[in-house]
Amino acid sequence: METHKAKRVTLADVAKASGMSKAAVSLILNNKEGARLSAEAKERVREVAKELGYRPNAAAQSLRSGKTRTLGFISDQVTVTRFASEMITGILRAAEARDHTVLIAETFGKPDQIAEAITQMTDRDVDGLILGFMDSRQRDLKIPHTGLPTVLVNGIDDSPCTAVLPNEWESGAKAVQRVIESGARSVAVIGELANAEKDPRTYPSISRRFSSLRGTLAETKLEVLGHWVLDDWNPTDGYEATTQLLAEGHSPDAIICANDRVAMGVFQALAEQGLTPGKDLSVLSFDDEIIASYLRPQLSSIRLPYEEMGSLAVDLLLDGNLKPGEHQIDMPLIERDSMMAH
Amino acid sequence: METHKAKRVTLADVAKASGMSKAAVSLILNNKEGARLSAEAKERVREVAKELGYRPNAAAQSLRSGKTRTLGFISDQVTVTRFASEMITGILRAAEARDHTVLIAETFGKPDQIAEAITQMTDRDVDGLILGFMDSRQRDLKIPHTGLPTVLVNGIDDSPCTAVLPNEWESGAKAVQRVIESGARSVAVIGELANAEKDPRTYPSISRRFSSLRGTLAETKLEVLGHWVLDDWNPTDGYEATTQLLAEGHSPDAIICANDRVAMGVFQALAEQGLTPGKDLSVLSFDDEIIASYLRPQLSSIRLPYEEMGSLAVDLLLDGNLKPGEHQIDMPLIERDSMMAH
DNA sequence: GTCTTGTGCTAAATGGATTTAGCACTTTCT
DNA sequence: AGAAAGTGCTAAATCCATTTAGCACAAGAC
Repeated sequence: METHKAKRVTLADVAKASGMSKAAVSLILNNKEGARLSAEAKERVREVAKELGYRPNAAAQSLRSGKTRTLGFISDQVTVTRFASEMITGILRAAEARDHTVLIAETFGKPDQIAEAITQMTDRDVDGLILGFMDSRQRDLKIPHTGLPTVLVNGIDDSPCTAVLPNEWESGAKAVQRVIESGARSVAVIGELANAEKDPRTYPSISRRFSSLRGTLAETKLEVLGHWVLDDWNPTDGYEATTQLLAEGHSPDAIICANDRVAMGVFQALAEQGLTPGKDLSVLSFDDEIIASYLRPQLSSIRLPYEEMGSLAVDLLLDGNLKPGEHQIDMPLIERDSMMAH
Repeated sequence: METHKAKRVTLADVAKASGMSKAAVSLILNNKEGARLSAEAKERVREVAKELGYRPNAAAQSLRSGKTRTLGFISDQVTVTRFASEMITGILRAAEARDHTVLIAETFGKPDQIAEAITQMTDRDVDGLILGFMDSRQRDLKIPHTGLPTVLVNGIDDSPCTAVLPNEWESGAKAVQRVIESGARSVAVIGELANAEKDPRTYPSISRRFSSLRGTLAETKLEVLGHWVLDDWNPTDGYEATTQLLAEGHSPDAIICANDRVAMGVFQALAEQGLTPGKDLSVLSFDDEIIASYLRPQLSSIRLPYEEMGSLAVDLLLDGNLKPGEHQIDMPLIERDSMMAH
């Protein structure tokens, strides 16, 4: 079946085999409305094209049209969390649905590599650019101005641009709401970052999460037993904060954790005191990383909707819907077993 | 500074501005050895090119050369684990070092989408293809035969092909060796998959890990207290197996876990019995997922070297080093706190 | 002074698809 | 019958970089 020299079938081949001109074949295969061609010719050409397995040469098409049907995705770190993966998934899903492919590059966490990555993308003439930031502490994006349609995901910039962000304003309110529904009267909040509020541009997601939490909490009758500011959000931090909280004699009905890693440490500390989340008290967290479902009991968490954010970015790009501004995506509460039923 | 209509600078523009022909400019900018051109002309052209910010049009280059300097990466699931992310990182690092970009596609776990993804890639005329399998249970790859240079990562196929795999033969031996060094006299193994050995093609990595473990163990004086076959490798499975093991009155000096998720469950069960890994007994695991460092104490684990695997795949592809066969990459033991010192 | 060799450079072809202008022919209108 | 309108199709230009064949001139050889 294989020909000796595997040469690709071109438009010219189809033209020759069907006895038509290249122009006619192109017109037909692209379903051009204006073209006047006989039904018979159309059928024949389509048949021959299929038979020969004709596929247009993408390079030739882009050269002519200036379009590549390719989107560029640049991320600051693909490695560490589930987030980048989910964002890629969302991007891939949306792009595929609209017959586009995705070129990726990464800055490996070094801000000065953004320019280099963007050059790669403009060299390949992508039709649009998605800049994804996993590390919400990134500052000074220094996004070089390209003429390209660009969407920022999970980041903001000084220059006016289109951005997709999780709806953190709502997430804090949602958490408090759920805590109240659990019947709690007292609550501890573990994990606010020390400098988040000072520099909201650097921590857009985080600072909103806590502004919202704090604001909503103030309007309720809940007793706030502790509001722990941490330098970092690792299990150890959650463990130590909780251990100290309990050692001070507090016994909150609910604990709200900054993220799932903190929650993991909280679980460990609670376990040491014989306390079981979902039975003796409620624990609620943010992010919904994979570990949320690994914990025992499984952790209820307000999810960072990275996949949806990726998809939306693609849609905005391809719809040319790029007015500067923010698009916020709802953060769903994933119910598991760490909240009291009430 | 910006021109009104942002039109890209072409070779012709550089030629006109420098008073040379397109041919000369091309020759100069590509450092063609054979070309006889005055040093003065070379300098002038390069200067003008830089000044104008000339960047070659990739589409035109590929059209002419048939090369795209682009690699395709198709993965079966990017979402779930850290593995795909690390593989992408490895691929990106190696590709960037050799001035290539990477196009990604995903099958979303559906094997029949491989063909579609490959079509996307051949349409874009990638220079090589990397097929990455995260889900080691994938069977019946049904890789359509393309003329493209292809490397399989973490998967094997019936047809002869170039594959990159973790060195699981060695990993089992390494684990046993480490357990012996910890001074253990008895060991439990938790987590062999029920059907792995029956279908090594479906579980290449896994079946080797356990063949090796079992073989090495048989040659030692270690007492094997339990060898738990599980249907799945989640924390719950590890928890239940361990609880049962202890309930039966065993008290192993060491536990080898199939992966880190199992180890997490093992930790939970041990904690309930007041047993601390690294102090009362040794726990060793495989994969080195992110949770390994979240556990308390931190888990020692034999790492799946996905980043290196990705890099190697790129190098093989670009070196044209594609003899059918397997390339195995060493799995390093990441020492943390869960093993006894001896 | 012709012949060779060398030097510096360019015209033109090439790759594959798209699109515009327009040719040749038939049908309809007056 | 002659003009106008309609139908089916194609030639050629275009996008941009690369590469081959070869032109025009200068310097050295005999």
